[in-house]
Amino acid sequence: MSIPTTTTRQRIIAAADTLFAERGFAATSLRSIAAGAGVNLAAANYHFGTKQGLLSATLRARITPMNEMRLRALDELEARPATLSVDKVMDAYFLPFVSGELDGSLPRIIARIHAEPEDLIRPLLEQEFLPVVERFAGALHPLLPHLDSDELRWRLHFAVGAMLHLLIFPSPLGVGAASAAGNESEGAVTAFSRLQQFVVAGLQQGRKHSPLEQQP
Amino acid sequence: MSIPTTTTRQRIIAAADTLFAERGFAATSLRSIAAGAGVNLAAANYHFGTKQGLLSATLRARITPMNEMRLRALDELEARPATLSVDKVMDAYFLPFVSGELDGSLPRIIARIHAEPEDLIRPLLEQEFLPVVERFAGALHPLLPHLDSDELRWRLHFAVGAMLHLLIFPSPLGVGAASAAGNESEGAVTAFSRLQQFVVAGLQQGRKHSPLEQQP
DNA sequence: CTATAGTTCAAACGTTCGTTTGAATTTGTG
DNA sequence: CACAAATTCAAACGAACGTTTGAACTATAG
Repeated sequence: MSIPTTTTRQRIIAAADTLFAERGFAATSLRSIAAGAGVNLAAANYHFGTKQGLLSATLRARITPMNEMRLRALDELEARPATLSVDKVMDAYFLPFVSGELDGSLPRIIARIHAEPEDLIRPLLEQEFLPVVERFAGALHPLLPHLDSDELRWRLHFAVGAMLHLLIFPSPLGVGAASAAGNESEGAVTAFSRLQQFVVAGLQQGRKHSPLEQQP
Repeated sequence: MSIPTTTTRQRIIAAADTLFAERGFAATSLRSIAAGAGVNLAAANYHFGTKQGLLSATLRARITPMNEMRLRALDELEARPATLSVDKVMDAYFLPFVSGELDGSLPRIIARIHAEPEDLIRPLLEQEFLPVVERFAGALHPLLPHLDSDELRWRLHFAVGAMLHLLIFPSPLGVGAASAAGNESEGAVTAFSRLQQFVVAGLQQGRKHSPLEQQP
């Protein structure tokens, strides 16, 4: 009892990201976080300074391992260059959400921060994700030689958007929830398989971008 | 002075959706809305009952015209069946964001509501968007006969996600903002042109979905 | 004009918020 | 053990929140 299995810091972060994911940043009070973590209200300010500081710490605690998993998967792919493909690279990017290894509230946390007011979150977003995007763009570029650097990044942008939307809405409007009854994570796996095929087709599409002119 | 050009109701909605778009629902106070609209604080509660009621009214006031514009554009396309194509149908879906006709805060409003807590927004979302998705799915189905109904809706789901992401982030990480200096809306037009090509490729992709098996 | 319904207003209600305080307690170190 | 640093705690702070109230004002209709 004198040494709990988790530190106060960790328990606050765990409660915080669950609640941030559920209700958003502004709608989550420090009191509800403290209650959820089973700690005193003042502990949040003691360990993280302000509510904003807690948000930053919470996001980093979730995003960093996620992106490390992605980069590790990409490293392993590139160790066998003969088997490299756009499919596999995108699988590496989607991996954190189908492996089941990470925290369950990760999808919604990731999706939600992309909708928070820019000033709060944009710097952190750029700092955490830009290196990853650059790394994946570098891996995809030899596989998609017909795309210039900007076009590739635009298409990755769209691919990420499709992924984030899937994270918030696990099934489309008008389509019933999970496939096999009860098994929710299997539904997620096939959904990400569909997503992968969709974005790979978009990435590979051959026509060059020509503004103000639709193909006839 | 006795007859203002806009009613109190309209001024409140105008101020509300600007602020909701900028800061989100929970982070926007009725006081800041009243101040922005130049009306008394109590007017919001008088006209809309609660803050939640104001949110619903605000969203409907923006979403309904947007979706009517989409359906009108699709109607006009279908009046000339010979020229129907997946490209043109998706153009009709993206139209509200490239035509410049609607309110400037529309993109962010649309994008943000998709990240709000489900209980608040999901019913309204389904009520407003499901008929539109069904209509567009119906138009696309003859053009994509190799897709069954579910697969088509999944792919539309991803297309919408890519679009929403573009609405929040007008340019990808690592790519400078607008193309031609100053002209921001031209940048939006070419961005949506890129988006259209991306999602059309994803929609048209020919392989059937086969779970747990990547193509060799 | 008078009566009535609709609307605006300043003020206040009780609640909840993020943060601070200072004392109590626990932990680490010699 | 004794001392110091780190951490936890109950309590309180002022500020801001959504909502309500009742009077003042405006428009409409008989």
